[in-house]
Amino acid sequence: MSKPKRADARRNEKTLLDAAAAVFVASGVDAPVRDIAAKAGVGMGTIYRHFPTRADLIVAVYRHQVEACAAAGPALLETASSPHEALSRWIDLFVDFLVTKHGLAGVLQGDGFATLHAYFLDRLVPVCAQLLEAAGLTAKVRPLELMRGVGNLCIGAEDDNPDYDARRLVGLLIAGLRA
Amino acid sequence: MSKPKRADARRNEKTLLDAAAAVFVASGVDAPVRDIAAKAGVGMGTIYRHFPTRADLIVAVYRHQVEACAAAGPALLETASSPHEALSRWIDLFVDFLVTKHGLAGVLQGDGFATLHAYFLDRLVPVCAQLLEAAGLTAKVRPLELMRGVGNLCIGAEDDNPDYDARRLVGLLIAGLRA
DNA sequence: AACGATACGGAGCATCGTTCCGGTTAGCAA
DNA sequence: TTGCTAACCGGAACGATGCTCCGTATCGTT
Repeated sequence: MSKPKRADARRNEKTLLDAAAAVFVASGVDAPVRDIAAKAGVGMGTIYRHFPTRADLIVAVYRHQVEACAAAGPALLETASSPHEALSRWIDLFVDFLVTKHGLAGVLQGDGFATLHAYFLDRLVPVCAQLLEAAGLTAKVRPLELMRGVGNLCIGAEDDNPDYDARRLVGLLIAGLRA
Repeated sequence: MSKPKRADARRNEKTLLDAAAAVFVASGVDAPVRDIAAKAGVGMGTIYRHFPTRADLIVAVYRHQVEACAAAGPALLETASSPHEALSRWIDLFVDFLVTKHGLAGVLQGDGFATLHAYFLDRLVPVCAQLLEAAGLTAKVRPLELMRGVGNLCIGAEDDNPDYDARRLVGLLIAGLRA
């Protein structure tokens, strides 16, 4: 179906992905597109041809980790001691993912809303739904709502920020889910 | 101490405040500064002389409401049936404030971090601390942490958005505070 | 080797926040 | 009333950023 790309195109795509990952770690996901292009040693046009929008680039960079998180849901449901435990552990995984990427949470409901949500959430919400179902908590929150709430709580949590521990707050939120 | 301003300056300041309030309601707090200047019928220079930074303008526009919220804390502690109740009610007030201003919550931890935090949080955190103290919850969260968490949960809550009810999530967070 | 399809680079456009400065005016003193 | 000056005003201009466009270079096939 998909036409095979030219060799230089394939090479550049990988180069860009690597450069983007590096820049995201160094300067956060808000890093100027120009910086990424420079780091990769390519022009602006190249970056936008491969990733039509900043959101597409972010999605591509983190796709693997999102997949892993999605896959962990059903797995936890099997191995954890209870559905509640599974949900709690899964949320922890999600929080870890967000907190370790500078500003990823912040960008998750900013402008790139459309594409980022379309992927991140569409991929993870069903998993969340399954876990909530198993825990019998569907009446308390809708899956999307919970995901967005957790995502929001992770904003500004720079992992080493002593003034704001997103994990603790998310823990309280989950705790509130059982009252 | 402060020198009396010129008549035109005082007039423009009020004009700007009104225009800003109107534009914020219509287009959210992220509205371009140019729009506000245009609405007020003044130039860019004027706006920046009165309010050195966008954050200063926002603070000025919402100062009254923040003061009211701060004042409500001690009052609730007197009238509510319990310290927990007082805390819960006060948080509701704070959430209402944020949710009814398009995007205010979102801007509260973006870039204007410095000035906005310096005012909004410095003003409200002590009140929150007092309420937490009265409720005996100081071991569960630090006041600043709770405020930021609640603020974050309000991001993207457009008051009429059926997919995201910030009030419910904040409710769960507070509920989790008693487990 | 030649040629058409595809990709590349980076100048260019539009939008924002913010700064700067020449022209204007309020408020006061003579 | 008339000047004078400090304070104020307007908006052009600057730097940063996201994104588009198109002439040029390169690939892969004939």
